[in-house]
Amino acid sequence: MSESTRRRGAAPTIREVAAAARVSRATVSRAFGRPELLRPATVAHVRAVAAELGYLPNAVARGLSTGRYATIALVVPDIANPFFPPLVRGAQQAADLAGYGVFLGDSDEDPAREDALLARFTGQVEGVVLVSSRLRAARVREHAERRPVVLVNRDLAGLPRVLVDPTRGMTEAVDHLAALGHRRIAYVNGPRTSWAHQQRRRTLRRATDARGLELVTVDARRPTYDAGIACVPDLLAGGATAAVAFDDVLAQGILAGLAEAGVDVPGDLSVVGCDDVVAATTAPPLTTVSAPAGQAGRAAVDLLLGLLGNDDLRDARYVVDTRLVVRSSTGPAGAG
Amino acid sequence: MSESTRRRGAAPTIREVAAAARVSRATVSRAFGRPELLRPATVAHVRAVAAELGYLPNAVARGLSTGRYATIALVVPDIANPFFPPLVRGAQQAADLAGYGVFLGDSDEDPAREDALLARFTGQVEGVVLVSSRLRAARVREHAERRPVVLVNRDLAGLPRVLVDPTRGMTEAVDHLAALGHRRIAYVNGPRTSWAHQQRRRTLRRATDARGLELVTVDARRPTYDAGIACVPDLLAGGATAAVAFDDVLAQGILAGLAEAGVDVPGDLSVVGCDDVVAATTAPPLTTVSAPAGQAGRAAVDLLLGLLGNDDLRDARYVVDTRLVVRSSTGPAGAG
DNA sequence: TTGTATGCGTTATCAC
DNA sequence: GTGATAACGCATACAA
Repeated sequence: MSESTRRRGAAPTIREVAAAARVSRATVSRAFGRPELLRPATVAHVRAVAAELGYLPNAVARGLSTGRYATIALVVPDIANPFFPPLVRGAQQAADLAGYGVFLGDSDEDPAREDALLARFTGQVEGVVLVSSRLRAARVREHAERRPVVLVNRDLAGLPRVLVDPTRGMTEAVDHLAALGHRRIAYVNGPRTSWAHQQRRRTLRRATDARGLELVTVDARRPTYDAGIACVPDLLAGGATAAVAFDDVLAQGILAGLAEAGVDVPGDLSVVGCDDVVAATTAPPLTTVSAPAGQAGRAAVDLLLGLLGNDDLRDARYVVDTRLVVRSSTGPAGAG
Repeated sequence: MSESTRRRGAAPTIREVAAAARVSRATVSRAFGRPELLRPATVAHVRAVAAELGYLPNAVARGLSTGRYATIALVVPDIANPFFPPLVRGAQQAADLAGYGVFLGDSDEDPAREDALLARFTGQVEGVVLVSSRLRAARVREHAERRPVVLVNRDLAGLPRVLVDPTRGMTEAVDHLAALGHRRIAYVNGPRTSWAHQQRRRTLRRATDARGLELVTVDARRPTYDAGIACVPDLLAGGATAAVAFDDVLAQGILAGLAEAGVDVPGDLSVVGCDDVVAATTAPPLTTVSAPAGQAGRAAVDLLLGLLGNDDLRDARYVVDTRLVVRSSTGPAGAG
């Protein structure tokens, strides 16, 4: 390779490979992108030279030229919330398998930051997976107009979406509690703008109504461990014998708060979580509604990639099911 | 705006804005990138037109032209391991603050996948934060030669790195256990190729030696909850009265395995974790060595961005300290 | 089968 | 201050 075409420090470009291999730049390009158009010997030669130079096609330049960036964005409200890492992992695996890179955005549960992240990613990614969006519907639709968007745990007609359906798991939970003799059940709220929260509450309402059980509501300010501890006085004041929490983290906080208050679980009060992300590790092990987050992440990316491949999936609705996992935080009513 | 220059469906380009605002492309570019070179009235005019058209500068084209992509890569072994989400969150925040986008890579603890991810990101990002790399040193250096790399929890001379130093926390743990009368302590291994593991074991060795305590080692195949449960028989066979686990997840599994085996904690055996990521939520609450993962993530990104800004930080070594958090999984030796 | 020329959307250089 | 124009690295019609 001649020093005239080889700049040191920088990564080699297609031009330098072309010079070294004594072919045109187009041939080098084809050797990587469309080898079937070239004579096998040419492909081999070019690739050998490229390898020796340490050449790798520049994804940015390729994207600019083709319009295919081979990247997607994944925006979540809070990566530190244990529901999301498995989902992110699933999404990342699916994207990786298809040769796509993943931009990660953490909105910190803040709609304005979510909006800003989405704007930043525009024009830099082929599409976005928007998880548990806190944006209002109209704004989500505006973003979806600019490029393909797949929603997770947000149900907007006309937009492809992956939904974790709490119906089965929640209904099983109510049956389980009813069978244990509970007549008055408390639901501890999640974020008001969360689709998951709304679904869970609604499902719970239906199931309790259908069985003639009472349902009371307790507020938690955020779905955090500390908020779970903090809501325990309200919970106890409600007079319920069983509590269903918006998610496992909240439930875990509730368990801690109850232990501190000297309330026995499940003797005095039964507790049910949701998501099954930490459930096996609590004390007592938490009865919870299990949700396959990894599967949801993979499904969302597959849906998005299908969308990019021109499949008509505009109104696709991929539903993943839930079920109750009974552990030791639930027991007979009034056993304490 | 004339329909001739306005293509529907696609995002507007600088060319269309220029036409609509009756200025040159260069002027539009300056209105966004270097407004101080323009008359304020021009800036305002161009920006108004751009806003009306919904124009946003294309980050990819800009990157190609300037060589500054405004993106970094963040590669972790397993996003589902609770040590990493806070780190990722911190890194993401710091990057976001500087206007950088973050590519996330999950290597699934597999060196080959880590290598492939790194290769993919090359030429697409300005630099990479490589967390708990499982790659051999030479390979890491090769990657670092191609573009700036900041290591987290890997100590390679000549490369900028952020290290969570277990010395203080681990030493405090040994002091704590010694004060409780423990003479024989078990360490439950982490991944052999993990720098964190090596450091923790070494520190533990030094501290126990210095105090004339015995140290035995127990193998766990992976730092997982299940592996923690599985290693309990070995742990019990070792005859130690206290166990220090590589990390909290492992410790949590050990707690579960011990409970199942009818071993009282801390009555029969004391358990210490590491990282303090789930520690407050275990039963009993886990005594652990706390590590500020979020701070490490932020520091790594700041270091990387400094590197890109030409600061001479090639051999920087940013150390974050640990300390022991005493909860309820440790108690007097032989109290059971 | 391979080479030539052009464009992707932007910024930078150099005029004016 | 602002405009024309050449890169940036690659892919792809079109030619040969």
